[in-house]
Amino acid sequence: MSRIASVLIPMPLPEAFDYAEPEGMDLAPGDQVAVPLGPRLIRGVVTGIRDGHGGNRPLKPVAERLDDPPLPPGTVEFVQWAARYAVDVPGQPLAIALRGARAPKPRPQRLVRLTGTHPARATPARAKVLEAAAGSDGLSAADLARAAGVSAGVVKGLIDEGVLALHEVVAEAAFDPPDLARRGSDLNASQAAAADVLKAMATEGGFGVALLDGVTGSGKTEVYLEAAAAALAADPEAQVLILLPEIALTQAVIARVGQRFGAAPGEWHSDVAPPGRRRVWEAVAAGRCRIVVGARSALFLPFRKLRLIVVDEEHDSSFKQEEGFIYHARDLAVARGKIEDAAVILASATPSLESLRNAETGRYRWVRLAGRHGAAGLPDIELIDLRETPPEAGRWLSPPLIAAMAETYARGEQTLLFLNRRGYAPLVLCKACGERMTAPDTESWLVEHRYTGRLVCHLTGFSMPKPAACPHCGAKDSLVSIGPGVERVEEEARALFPEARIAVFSSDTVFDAREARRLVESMAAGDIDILVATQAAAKGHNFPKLTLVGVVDADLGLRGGDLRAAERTYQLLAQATGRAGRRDRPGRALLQTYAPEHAVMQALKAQDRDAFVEAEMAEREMAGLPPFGRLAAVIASGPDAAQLDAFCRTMAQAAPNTPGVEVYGPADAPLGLVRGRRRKRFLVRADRGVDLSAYMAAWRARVRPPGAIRLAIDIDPYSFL
DNA sequence: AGCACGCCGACT
DNA sequence: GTCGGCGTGCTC
Repeated sequence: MSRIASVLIPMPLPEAFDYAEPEGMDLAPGDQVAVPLGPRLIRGVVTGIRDGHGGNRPLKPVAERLDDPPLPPGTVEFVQWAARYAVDVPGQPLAIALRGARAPKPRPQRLVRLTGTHPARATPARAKVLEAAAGSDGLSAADLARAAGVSAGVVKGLIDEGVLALHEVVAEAAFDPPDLARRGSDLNASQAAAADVLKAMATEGGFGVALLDGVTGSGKTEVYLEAAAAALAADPEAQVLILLPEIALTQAVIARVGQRFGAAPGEWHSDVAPPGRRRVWEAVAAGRCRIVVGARSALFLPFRKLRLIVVDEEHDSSFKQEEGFIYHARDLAVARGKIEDAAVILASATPSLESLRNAETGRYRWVRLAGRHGAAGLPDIELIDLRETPPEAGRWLSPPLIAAMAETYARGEQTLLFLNRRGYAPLVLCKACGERMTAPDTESWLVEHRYTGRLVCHLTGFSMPKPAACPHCGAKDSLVSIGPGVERVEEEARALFPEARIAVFSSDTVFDAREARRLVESMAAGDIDILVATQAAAKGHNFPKLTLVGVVDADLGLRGGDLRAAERTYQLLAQATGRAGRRDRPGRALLQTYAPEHAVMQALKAQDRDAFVEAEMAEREMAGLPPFGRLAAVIASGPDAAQLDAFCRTMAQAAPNTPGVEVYGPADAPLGLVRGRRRKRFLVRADRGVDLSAYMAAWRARVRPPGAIRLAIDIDPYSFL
């Protein structure tokens, strides 16, 4: 009986394709194969085997079974689950899961070794080389020359003569096993109690989710590392995944994980070059790499025996992938945990309302940490009412904040000025004609960057030199910069404190992990007096001399007015103000606001998270919004406005009628024009308990968008642009 | 994602 | 008259 293999291909195809299994290939689900697709061969993964033959349609045969590790069953199942959840084709998540497998192999090293033959002519230099080579187990030619203290020519001569031979070695990534005999940090009573609960979850086996909830500085990391240690100790094959939102934090935590287990964890984030990814991917698939610290896509690695997933800073919106395959890593982590029968720990000082709700209703174990760990009390938080004490015209720092900075500086302590806005000014307009500078074919404003002298679109990446004259009316020197970004606040701080050492921390000044570490170290060492930072620096670092945090524009996040504006602002500012005062020094945080009476500002000032959460939950419940209901968005985009409008009308007609589901739209998306494509949005609200993915898939199946129109479905949207 | 097929502008 | 622009559609 011949067999048919279903092969999933990492491309936007609607389903797995069937191929004939050649005699004797003996395929199994998870195998990586090469299959013909149109004129070329392509990598795919076998998802199923069944008896049969092509029937009326002759099937092409699988070309080859690849010599790469198969995807474990849990990974294949997760990929398929994720596609269904996100209402996307399975090839999309598969492409993420195979990214490490498709990366180029690490380049083999060419090492020299002795062949055993003796040189025809012995010289002192040659003797030194032979001695060095005998005492090593493989060096590159350059390293051997250096070790022997001779020139490279001597080594080359010996190679040419056949005394030394070159051989290629692919360095296998070490991924030393964790040293489980190591003791963790000393835990206080609250941490120890939390650790006991989590250790039990992580070792008992079986799926379960815990919300590890504790203020900044309460020592969450130590606690979840104990749970990780317990999981690794309970089973010699167990693997642990720690998901983190950003590289700035990743570096700090990677070091801590390395210290805790005496072995560097596998790293998986955008700074890891493709060959490094390949090594991690293969080591994870082989079970050699037992601890992975990574960004959201690490969730798609081929774990053999995943026992614990930690999502640190679980509320962080960077876990939401907004482009391509749209997913939220926190939600998918829970799903993967369920598939793998693993424990999941969601950790945060300011948990998402979704997770808090799940904890309140008992779906998640709610594990709370008390107080700050071995540290001073929480910072003193004050609101600065900008209506009463405004900055000077064209300035952004108010007199009370400047006074506090001066005091802090005089005491030799550090200030963090927080403004979640990159660049110099968010808007450039012509004072002659009123023209706002935007990217071509895009509605979003161009942001002025003074370091580079360019205007940059943060949405599309477009940039251009700042023109001397208005491109619209031609007026010279008429372009004015409106509003502040971190660069402009830095300029103002320099003018106020010319002697102070001032630095900017944003993704423009800190573009890789090394640079981030350098800046964090010099801040920790006290070499910086004033740090002006975006959210890139809002979290995860301990700066002992940082005693003042000034939030330049506390209202910034509230202006968008979307569903999560208040929640996000609370989380971000609680994180930012939590930076002030650790160790023995009391901290102070000043929030500049035009709306001091706003519930978010009042909650921050009172440091009363529960009151904020309660008020916000009540509002969401009234409106049936998350976490009491669910949302999905559809973005339709196309080059032709009339065609797009017509399609959106038929799409609206096609929306299935289902109790508990309401469809709103189509409306122009807030950014109605991006890269020359018009964009329209639908918003779907559903009661909890409605299978929203199924609803969206059914709707999607009822329409056939013309080729030029693209549909993106976003389950549980975070961005409303 | 590629790659091919298919209808409208500037060239030897 | 053609070479070629990339819009549209298909790949088991």
